[in-house]
Amino acid sequence: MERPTTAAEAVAVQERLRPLVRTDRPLPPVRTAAGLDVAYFPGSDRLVAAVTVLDVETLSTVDSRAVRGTADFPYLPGLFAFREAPSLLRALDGLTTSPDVLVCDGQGLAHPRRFGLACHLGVLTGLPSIGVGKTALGRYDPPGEERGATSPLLLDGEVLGRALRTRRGVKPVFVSVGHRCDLDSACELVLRLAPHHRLPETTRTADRLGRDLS
DNA sequence: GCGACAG
DNA sequence: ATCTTGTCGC
Repeated sequence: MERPTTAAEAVAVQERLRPLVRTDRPLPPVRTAAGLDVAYFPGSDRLVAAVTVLDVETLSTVDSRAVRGTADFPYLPGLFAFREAPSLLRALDGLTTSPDVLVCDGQGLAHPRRFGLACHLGVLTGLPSIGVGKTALGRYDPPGEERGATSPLLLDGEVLGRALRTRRGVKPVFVSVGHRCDLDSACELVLRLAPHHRLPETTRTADRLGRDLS
Protein backbone atom coordinates (compact mmCIF):
# COMPACT_ATOMS: atom_id res chain seq x y z
CA MET A 1 0.00 0.00 0.00
CA GLU A 2 1.00 3.55 -0.39
CA ARG A 3 2.41 5.16 2.67
CA PRO A 4 1.89 8.88 2.76
CA THR A 5 3.71 11.05 5.25
CA THR A 6 1.33 13.94 5.68
CA ALA A 7 -2.39 14.16 6.26
CA ALA A 8 -2.86 15.92 2.93
CA GLU A 9 -1.11 13.09 1.09
CA ALA A 10 -3.21 10.53 2.93
CA VAL A 11 -6.42 12.30 1.94
CA ALA A 12 -5.24 12.33 -1.67
CA VAL A 13 -4.70 8.57 -1.54
CA GLN A 14 -8.22 8.08 -0.23
CA GLU A 15 -9.68 10.27 -2.96
CA ARG A 16 -7.85 8.28 -5.60
CA LEU A 17 -8.80 4.84 -4.28
CA ARG A 18 -12.39 5.72 -3.46
CA PRO A 19 -13.73 5.22 -7.03
CA LEU A 20 -12.49 1.63 -6.97
CA VAL A 21 -14.99 0.65 -4.28
CA ARG A 22 -17.80 -1.58 -5.57
CA THR A 23 -20.99 -1.80 -3.57
CA ASP A 24 -23.56 -2.57 -6.23
CA ARG A 25 -23.77 -6.31 -5.74
CA PRO A 26 -24.51 -8.49 -2.71
CA LEU A 27 -21.80 -10.45 -0.98
CA PRO A 28 -20.87 -13.61 -2.90
CA PRO A 29 -21.45 -16.89 -1.02
CA VAL A 30 -19.27 -16.93 2.10
CA ARG A 31 -17.67 -20.03 3.58
CA THR A 32 -14.91 -18.35 5.56
CA ALA A 33 -14.69 -14.88 7.10
CA ALA A 34 -11.58 -13.15 8.39
CA GLY A 35 -11.51 -11.00 11.51
CA LEU A 36 -8.88 -8.26 11.71
CA ASP A 37 -7.75 -6.32 14.73
CA VAL A 38 -4.74 -4.48 16.09
CA ALA A 39 -3.50 -4.44 19.68
CA TYR A 40 -1.01 -1.90 20.95
CA PHE A 41 1.76 -2.20 23.50
CA PRO A 42 0.85 0.17 26.31
CA GLY A 43 2.37 3.61 25.91
CA SER A 44 4.16 2.86 22.65
CA ASP A 45 3.53 2.67 18.91
CA ARG A 46 4.49 -0.98 18.84
CA LEU A 47 1.58 -3.16 17.82
CA VAL A 48 0.38 -6.61 16.92
CA ALA A 49 -1.82 -7.00 13.84
CA ALA A 50 -3.93 -10.13 14.10
CA VAL A 51 -6.09 -11.95 11.57
CA THR A 52 -8.22 -15.00 12.23
CA VAL A 53 -10.18 -16.92 9.62
CA LEU A 54 -13.40 -18.56 10.75
CA ASP A 55 -15.68 -21.12 9.15
CA VAL A 56 -18.98 -19.23 9.13
CA GLU A 57 -21.00 -22.39 9.72
CA THR A 58 -19.19 -23.66 12.80
CA LEU A 59 -17.45 -20.41 13.79
CA SER A 60 -14.31 -22.45 14.36
CA THR A 61 -10.94 -20.92 13.51
CA VAL A 62 -9.40 -22.49 10.43
CA ASP A 63 -6.43 -20.17 9.97
CA SER A 64 -4.74 -17.27 11.71
CA ARG A 65 -1.75 -15.00 11.60
CA ALA A 66 -0.29 -12.28 13.81
CA VAL A 67 2.59 -9.96 13.02
CA ARG A 68 4.39 -7.39 15.12
CA GLY A 69 4.89 -3.90 13.76
CA THR A 70 4.75 -0.19 14.46
CA ALA A 71 2.17 2.49 13.85
CA ASP A 72 3.98 4.69 11.36
CA PHE A 73 1.16 7.19 11.10
CA PRO A 74 -0.50 9.20 13.88
CA TYR A 75 -4.07 8.58 14.85
CA LEU A 76 -6.16 11.18 13.08
CA PRO A 77 -9.93 10.87 12.71
CA GLY A 78 -10.65 9.96 9.10
CA LEU A 79 -7.14 8.65 8.49
CA PHE A 80 -7.28 5.64 10.73
CA ALA A 81 -6.44 3.19 7.95
CA PHE A 82 -2.98 4.61 7.43
CA ARG A 83 -2.14 3.62 10.96
CA GLU A 84 -3.27 0.00 10.94
CA ALA A 85 -3.68 -1.16 7.35
CA PRO A 86 0.01 -1.70 6.53
CA SER A 87 0.47 -4.19 9.35
CA LEU A 88 -2.90 -5.83 8.73
CA LEU A 89 -1.97 -6.38 5.09
CA ARG A 90 1.25 -8.11 6.16
CA ALA A 91 -0.77 -10.35 8.44
CA LEU A 92 -3.16 -11.17 5.60
CA ASP A 93 -0.21 -12.06 3.39
CA GLY A 94 0.90 -14.60 5.96
CA LEU A 95 -2.34 -16.55 5.87
CA THR A 96 -2.34 -20.03 4.41
CA THR A 97 -5.82 -19.61 2.97
CA SER A 98 -7.68 -16.73 1.34
CA PRO A 99 -10.86 -15.74 3.22
CA ASP A 100 -14.09 -15.00 1.36
CA VAL A 101 -14.64 -11.72 3.20
CA LEU A 102 -12.82 -9.37 5.56
CA VAL A 103 -14.63 -8.24 8.70
CA CYS A 104 -12.84 -5.09 9.79
CA ASP A 105 -12.72 -3.36 13.15
CA GLY A 106 -13.89 0.10 12.11
CA GLN A 107 -15.97 1.77 9.45
CA GLY A 108 -16.36 1.21 5.74
CA LEU A 109 -18.38 3.79 3.79
CA ALA A 110 -19.40 5.47 7.06
CA HIS A 111 -16.50 7.84 6.75
CA PRO A 112 -16.09 11.56 6.01
CA ARG A 113 -14.77 10.74 2.53
CA ARG A 114 -16.64 7.44 2.20
CA PHE A 115 -13.43 5.45 2.46
CA GLY A 116 -12.93 3.95 5.91
CA LEU A 117 -10.59 1.14 6.88
CA ALA A 118 -12.87 -1.58 5.48
CA CYS A 119 -12.98 0.07 2.05
CA HIS A 120 -9.24 0.59 2.16
CA LEU A 121 -8.46 -3.06 2.94
CA GLY A 122 -11.07 -4.29 0.49
CA VAL A 123 -9.76 -2.30 -2.43
CA LEU A 124 -6.11 -3.11 -1.72
CA THR A 125 -6.73 -6.84 -1.38
CA GLY A 126 -9.52 -7.09 -3.92
CA LEU A 127 -11.56 -9.03 -1.36
CA PRO A 128 -15.11 -8.30 -0.24
CA SER A 129 -15.03 -6.44 3.06
CA ILE A 130 -17.32 -5.15 5.79
CA GLY A 131 -16.79 -2.54 8.48
CA VAL A 132 -18.03 -3.23 12.00
CA GLY A 133 -17.48 -0.33 14.39
CA LYS A 134 -17.97 -0.34 18.14
CA THR A 135 -18.84 3.34 18.11
CA ALA A 136 -20.73 5.27 15.47
CA LEU A 137 -19.33 7.74 13.04
CA GLY A 138 -22.49 9.65 12.26
CA ARG A 139 -25.92 9.87 13.84
CA TYR A 140 -28.53 7.20 14.46
CA ASP A 141 -31.69 6.51 16.39
CA PRO A 142 -31.49 3.50 18.70
CA PRO A 143 -32.75 0.36 16.93
CA GLY A 144 -35.37 -1.84 18.59
CA GLU A 145 -34.22 -3.72 21.67
CA GLU A 146 -34.51 -7.15 20.06
CA ARG A 147 -31.63 -8.96 18.39
CA GLY A 148 -31.53 -8.23 14.66
CA ALA A 149 -33.15 -4.80 14.91
CA THR A 150 -31.52 -2.07 12.82
CA SER A 151 -31.70 1.66 12.27
CA PRO A 152 -30.03 3.79 9.60
CA LEU A 153 -26.65 5.34 10.31
CA LEU A 154 -26.58 8.83 8.85
CA LEU A 155 -23.66 11.04 7.99
CA ASP A 156 -24.04 14.35 6.19
CA GLY A 157 -27.69 13.48 5.67
CA GLU A 158 -26.78 10.26 3.86
CA VAL A 159 -27.47 6.68 4.90
CA LEU A 160 -24.03 5.12 5.03
CA GLY A 161 -24.59 2.14 7.28
CA ARG A 162 -26.76 0.62 9.98
CA ALA A 163 -26.82 0.36 13.73
CA LEU A 164 -27.34 -3.38 14.24
CA ARG A 165 -28.50 -4.92 17.50
CA THR A 166 -26.67 -8.23 17.77
CA ARG A 167 -27.79 -8.87 21.33
CA ARG A 168 -30.99 -7.88 23.10
CA GLY A 169 -30.68 -4.82 25.31
CA VAL A 170 -27.01 -4.25 24.42
CA LYS A 171 -25.56 -1.30 22.52
CA PRO A 172 -25.65 -1.97 18.77
CA VAL A 173 -22.65 -2.33 16.46
CA PHE A 174 -22.26 -0.09 13.44
CA VAL A 175 -22.11 -1.87 10.11
CA SER A 176 -21.09 -0.29 6.85
CA VAL A 177 -20.07 -1.69 3.50
CA GLY A 178 -16.39 -1.98 2.69
CA HIS A 179 -16.02 -3.41 -0.81
CA ARG A 180 -17.80 -5.86 -3.16
CA CYS A 181 -20.80 -6.05 -0.87
CA ASP A 182 -24.13 -4.37 -0.13
CA LEU A 183 -25.55 -3.27 3.19
CA ASP A 184 -28.19 -6.00 3.45
CA SER A 185 -25.76 -8.86 3.01
CA ALA A 186 -23.23 -7.15 5.28
CA CYS A 187 -25.71 -6.95 8.15
CA GLU A 188 -26.90 -10.48 7.49
CA LEU A 189 -23.38 -11.84 7.76
CA VAL A 190 -22.52 -9.83 10.88
CA LEU A 191 -25.63 -11.18 12.57
CA ARG A 192 -24.60 -14.74 11.69
CA LEU A 193 -21.13 -14.11 13.05
CA ALA A 194 -22.47 -12.75 16.34
CA PRO A 195 -24.92 -15.33 17.69
CA HIS A 196 -24.05 -14.78 21.35
CA HIS A 197 -21.98 -11.65 21.90
CA ARG A 198 -22.21 -8.04 20.87
CA LEU A 199 -19.23 -8.25 18.51
CA PRO A 200 -18.85 -10.82 15.74
CA GLU A 201 -16.74 -13.85 16.61
CA THR A 202 -14.28 -12.84 13.90
CA THR A 203 -13.28 -9.66 15.68
CA ARG A 204 -13.38 -11.37 19.08
CA THR A 205 -10.91 -14.05 18.05
CA ALA A 206 -8.63 -11.57 16.29
CA ASP A 207 -8.75 -9.26 19.31
CA ARG A 208 -7.80 -12.12 21.64
CA LEU A 209 -4.96 -13.24 19.41
CA GLY A 210 -3.49 -9.76 19.20
CA ARG A 211 -3.97 -9.05 22.87
CA ASP A 212 -2.24 -12.26 23.89
CA LEU A 213 0.85 -11.19 21.98
CA SER A 214 0.97 -7.57 23.10
C1' DG B 1 -14.63 30.02 20.56
C1' DC B 2 -17.29 25.33 20.54
C1' DG B 3 -18.24 20.75 19.45
C1' DA B 4 -16.69 16.39 17.07
C1' DC B 5 -13.45 13.04 16.92
C1' DA B 6 -13.53 4.93 13.71
C1' DG B 7 -9.10 2.71 16.67
C1' DA C 1 -6.11 1.97 21.39
C1' DT C 2 -4.74 2.11 26.65
C1' DC C 3 -4.97 3.67 31.71
C1' DT C 4 -8.42 1.40 35.72
C1' DT C 5 -12.41 -1.44 40.74
C1' DG C 6 -16.07 -3.13 41.76
C1' DT C 7 -20.43 -4.78 40.47
C1' DC C 8 -24.55 -6.75 38.40
C1' DG C 9 -26.25 -10.65 35.57
C1' DC C 10 -26.49 -15.04 32.91
